Amino acid sequence: MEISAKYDPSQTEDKWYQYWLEHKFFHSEPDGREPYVVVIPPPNVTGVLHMGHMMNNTLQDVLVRRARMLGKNALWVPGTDHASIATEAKVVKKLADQGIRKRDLTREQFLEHAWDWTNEHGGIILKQLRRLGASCDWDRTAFTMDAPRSESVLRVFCDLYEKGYIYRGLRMVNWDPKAQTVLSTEEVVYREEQSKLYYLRYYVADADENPVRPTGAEGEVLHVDEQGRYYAVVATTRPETIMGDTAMCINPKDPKNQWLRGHRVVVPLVGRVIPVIEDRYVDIEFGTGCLKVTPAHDVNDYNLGKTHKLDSIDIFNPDGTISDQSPLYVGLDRMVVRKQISKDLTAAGLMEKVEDYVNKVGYSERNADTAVEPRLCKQWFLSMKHFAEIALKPVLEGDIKFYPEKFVGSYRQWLENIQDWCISRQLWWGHRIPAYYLPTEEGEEERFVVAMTAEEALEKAHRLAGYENLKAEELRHDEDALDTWFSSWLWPISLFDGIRNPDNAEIKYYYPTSDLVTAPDIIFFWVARMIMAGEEYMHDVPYHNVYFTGIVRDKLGRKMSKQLGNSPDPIGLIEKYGADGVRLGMLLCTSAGNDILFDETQVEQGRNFCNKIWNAFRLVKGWTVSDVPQSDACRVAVDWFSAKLAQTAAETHRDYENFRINDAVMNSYKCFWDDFCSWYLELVKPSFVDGVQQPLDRATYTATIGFFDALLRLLHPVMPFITEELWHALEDRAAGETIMYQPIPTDGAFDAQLVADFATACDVVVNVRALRQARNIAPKEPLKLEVKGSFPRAMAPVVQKMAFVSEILSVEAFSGAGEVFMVGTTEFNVPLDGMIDVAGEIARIEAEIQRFEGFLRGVKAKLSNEKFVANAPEKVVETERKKLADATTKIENLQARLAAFKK
RNA sequence: GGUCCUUUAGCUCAGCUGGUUUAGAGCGCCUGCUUGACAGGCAGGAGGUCAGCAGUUCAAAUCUGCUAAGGGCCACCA
Repeated sequence: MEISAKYDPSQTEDKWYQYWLEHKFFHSEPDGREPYVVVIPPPNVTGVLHMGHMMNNTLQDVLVRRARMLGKNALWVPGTDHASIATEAKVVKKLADQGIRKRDLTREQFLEHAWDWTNEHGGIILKQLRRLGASCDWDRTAFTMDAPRSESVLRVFCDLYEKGYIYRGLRMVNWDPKAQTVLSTEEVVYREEQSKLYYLRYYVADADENPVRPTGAEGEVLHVDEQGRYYAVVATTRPETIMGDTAMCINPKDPKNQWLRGHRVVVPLVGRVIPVIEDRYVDIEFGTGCLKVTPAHDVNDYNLGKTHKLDSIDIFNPDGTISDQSPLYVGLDRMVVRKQISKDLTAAGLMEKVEDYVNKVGYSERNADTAVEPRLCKQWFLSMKHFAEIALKPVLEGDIKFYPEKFVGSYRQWLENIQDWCISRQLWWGHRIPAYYLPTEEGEEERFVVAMTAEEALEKAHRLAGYENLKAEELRHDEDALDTWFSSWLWPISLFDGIRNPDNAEIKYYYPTSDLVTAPDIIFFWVARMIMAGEEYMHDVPYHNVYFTGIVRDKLGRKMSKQLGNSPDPIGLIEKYGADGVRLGMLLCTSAGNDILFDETQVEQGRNFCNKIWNAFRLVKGWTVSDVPQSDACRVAVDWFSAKLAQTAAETHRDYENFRINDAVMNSYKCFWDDFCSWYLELVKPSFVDGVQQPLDRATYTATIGFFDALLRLLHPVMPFITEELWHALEDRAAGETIMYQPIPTDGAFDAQLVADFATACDVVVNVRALRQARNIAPKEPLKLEVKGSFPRAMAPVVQKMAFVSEILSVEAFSGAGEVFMVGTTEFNVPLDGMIDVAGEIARIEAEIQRFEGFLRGVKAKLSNEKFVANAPEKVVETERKKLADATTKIENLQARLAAFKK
């Protein structure tokens, strides 16, 4: 059968993936083997695959496939995340496109739309992962909002409430006016922005709002206008919040503002009279040293407000427009008002000046175009002190290892300065908070019960004094949903039903999981919190190793983004280059924690490698075998390659164990391409005589098939499709067999001397080849080789075949003129009658001598240093002595040749 | 502001506990190659005072300090 000269992935990928699925090769059940478990970082249920997922999931698949081949019971659990904010936003937008407003829908109606959307778009990303070859146990596909996971979340909420870790509190929180929900501090990202610093006039007033005429003292800075009225100047980046001002604050130690002490000032435009308060919080150096205090809209101002018992005026509606609490601009958006009020202040003569200013503005991590607003509201919190303590220990003590280790530092820093976690969100798409409010009297503090169901809540309520006869409909279920991460943090436990059923066989077998592969940007959101949940509910770590990938960037180092259009379509790449090619290309440019600069040429390299493997297979399959005796070249080649393969297997095994995955991949890549193809196959390849290919002996053929088999196994975790295809094509396989469950080579024992001798022979070959090229001697013109000095004779067939050398003679002295080169201290001569460029040779030799003499000087300097000889370990001194002897020999050789030429 | 990291060939990066013939790889580049596997290939080659300075040491790309450039994370400076 004719085999195509090019590997065509489309002929193999789908076929084998179906085969794997049909035979349930990805499925795992607890058994007597050692488990190896990875849980997928669940992608957003309605998301689509991007390069980051490709990277991340390729790595996971490599780890899982390798574990399987090491004989472990490997399980990779897939699933998706409901991603409450992101998904709800998408649904809201889709409805808006249809002319439906969320607020016109009931919660139930909205959720119906959301589930429709989820069912329609959900899981596309998991389908895409199959194209990549991901060996997930699809039978176990989970969703953070499916029934078992949802129940687990509610149970944990109730439990943590019972334990006293969950509380409800009025706090200054981060409000996203677009999504109209609070966010946790972790969900706010700060961006530096070019903005303005506005200097506003706050006229000084007495109780009757009449102008005050203070007396200035030394160092005081008094502002006075044309009418002789005194005013203070306040610098602010947010003039639109002045309607919420309830005080002005100065530092009591600020000499230039002493004159304001005890006075009152008038809020510009608004006309409200507010007190001047004093607090050391105010930075004397900043602006004018006068701070406007808006307790409802700034965390620091809120704290000042508490200390100084100020009023708080909330001038914003939840959507970021001005509320009716403000006397001005009611209904306008805060950003519109900022522009307008600036004009109005200027027109009213209340704007002292405007300066350019760079400051940091918080945005929702999920929504880059709407600034987060600090807002005072009542929310649910998880008290974090206890969790920080239990999560820090395993990482510091090494029960969990981070790759790279540097992330331990930021992990620690975050935990040591942790804030309570705001876990409620004003969203419908998510796990509804299992709290039920009891009817209370006007002005009375809110009362609630926390329970798994409304029925249970009612029972609990009946046990409370005064609520014995409460009716079900009088209980008001909390409207809010939980933060998405409040379900993700249970993932390694809830996937095995460990919350509801802590003693079940699966959780006992699969927990703790083995390795986690994830991006460093969710170290706090997810990695840390899983450790907390694991310690709290399983009293054990959730995983032992965390491998942090970098961010995939383009080759210029820019983040991949839709706007830049620099993000390739992963499925398009797979179609163009094949999944194996894409996988290899990605892996070659990875190292833990470093960003990945993605370049399509890397994927091309992956594709080319597939082609190389494919063609090596074509070569081997094209051979005829007969009972001819094994040639010396073949025997040496087989012995050498089995050693080389063992060495590579040991090295890649070690690299994988240390999560040096790119090194492991590169090592196997080079073993196949350089060692196997360029040296081994070329060495054993039968020649053509009169256009007829000679047969190969059986021993070499069998060994070659064995090597090929081993190499395919070595490469399988990286390139699952082509290796499965060729493994089946290599030999007859029984029905239902797969390379997936063959052992991956890990052997360590090999003959190091043999490998070194072969390397010497290769060195000789390279020299002869270079000489041919330099002298324009055809590759097939046989040459003689003379050797003066030691040379591993067993390697003679290698040199003969690979360098096309007819004979290798050991000599005392070289015969006549020729080209001489050295490998180690051994000299080799290729006799070349009448082809020697004497002047050129002399120049070359002299340059060589100079180089070695320079080297020798360094070595001699070391050895003549008494301290070196006295202090350095004997082994090191010995090496230096050997260097000295070798270099001396080399120089002597060169000088002898030089003398011969000059004769 | 605090803290952590990075700087080695044109590019991306190894170099693990200081010592192994005066630094390695992949890609790119240059030169040569049309007939039995593969031009998505083969063979050969060029290219680096290891960011700078100072120190520790018998010995520094490797350890320490400072400087410079770049990056990450954290933090309430209006």
